[in-house]
Amino acid sequence: MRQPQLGQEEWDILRCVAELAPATVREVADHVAQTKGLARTTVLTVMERLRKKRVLQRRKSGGVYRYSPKVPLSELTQGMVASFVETRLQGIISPFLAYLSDSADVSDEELGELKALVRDLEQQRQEKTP
Amino acid sequence: MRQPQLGQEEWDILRCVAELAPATVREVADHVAQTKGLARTTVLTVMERLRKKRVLQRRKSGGVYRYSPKVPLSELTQGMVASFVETRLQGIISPFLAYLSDSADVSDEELGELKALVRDLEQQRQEKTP
DNA sequence: CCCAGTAGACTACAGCCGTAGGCATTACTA
DNA sequence: TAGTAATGCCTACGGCTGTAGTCTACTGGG
Repeated sequence: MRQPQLGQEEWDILRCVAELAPATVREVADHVAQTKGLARTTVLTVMERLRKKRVLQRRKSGGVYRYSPKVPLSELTQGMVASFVETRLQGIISPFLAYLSDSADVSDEELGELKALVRDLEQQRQEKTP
Repeated sequence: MRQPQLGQEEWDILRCVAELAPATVREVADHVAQTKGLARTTVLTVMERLRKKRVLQRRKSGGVYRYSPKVPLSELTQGMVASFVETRLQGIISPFLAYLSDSADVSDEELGELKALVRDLEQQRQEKTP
C-alpha cells in the first residue's frame, strides 16, 4: 500500500505544518508567506487536500482548527524516497551515488553517516552469512 | 536552467527509446506493449512531447522517423536525481541514507560503489585541505 | 496505377496540482 | 449588540500528464 503522491508545494506546506504543529492555517500561511507569496486560501486548499490524502489531521481547539501530520514526517519522507528510487530509478541506486560523488556538496556530517551506513551494511552481511 | 520535468510514463518511454535508439514509434510501442498495454498513438504522443521538451530528437530514415535521446540518458538521470534531492529533500541526503540502510536491498556491487564513494569523498577532502 | 496497411498530425478528455476568489459563518471588539 | 475581522467551505481555472481516437498522408505490393 503506497503512500499518496504529493506535489512539490504540498510537501513544502506539509513540512511547514510539521514544524509548527499543531498549527492553524493562518500560522502556516504567514510562515509560508515569508518565502513565497501564497494566498491564505491557497494554503488552506492544500492543507485540506493533504487531509483528504490522510497525511494531515485536524482538531478544533479554541474555535479554530489546528492541523498536524498524521504520521511522522520522517516516515513519509522515507516512503517518498523509496518510491522515487523504485519507480524513477527502477531500484538502481548508482545514479544517486554518482550524484553524491559529482554534484552534491556532502558535509562532513553526511560523510560520517555514509561511513556508518557502509559499516551497517557490512555488519548485516556478516549476520546473514554466518 | 533546469532540465524539463518528466512524468513517470515519459521516463519509461524515454528509457525504452534510449535502449532501442534510433527507434521508430512502432518499435518502442511494441517493446512497451510487452509490459503494459499502451496504444501506439499514446506512445507517439509521449514521444512527441519528449521532443517538444528537447529530450528526444528524430531523423527521417527510410520514410520513417527514428528517435533518439538528445542528451545521454545518464545525464538526464543525473539531473533528475539532483533536482529530486534539492527540491524534494531540500538538499538533505540523510533520508536517502536511511532508506539505503533500512529498506533498500543493496547488492554487493552497490556496496562496493558505496565504499568507493566514501573513498572518493575522503580523497576530495584531503585535496581541498592541504 | 490502385488499394490496403502503416505512420504521423491533430484533437480530446480526465485527473492531479498550483493557485485563488467569493461567500457564509463565526468570533472578537468597541 | 452591532460591526468588523478572521475562518472555513465550495468552486474554478489553467497547465501538465496519461491515455487514446480519428483522420490524413504516405508507401509498398499486386
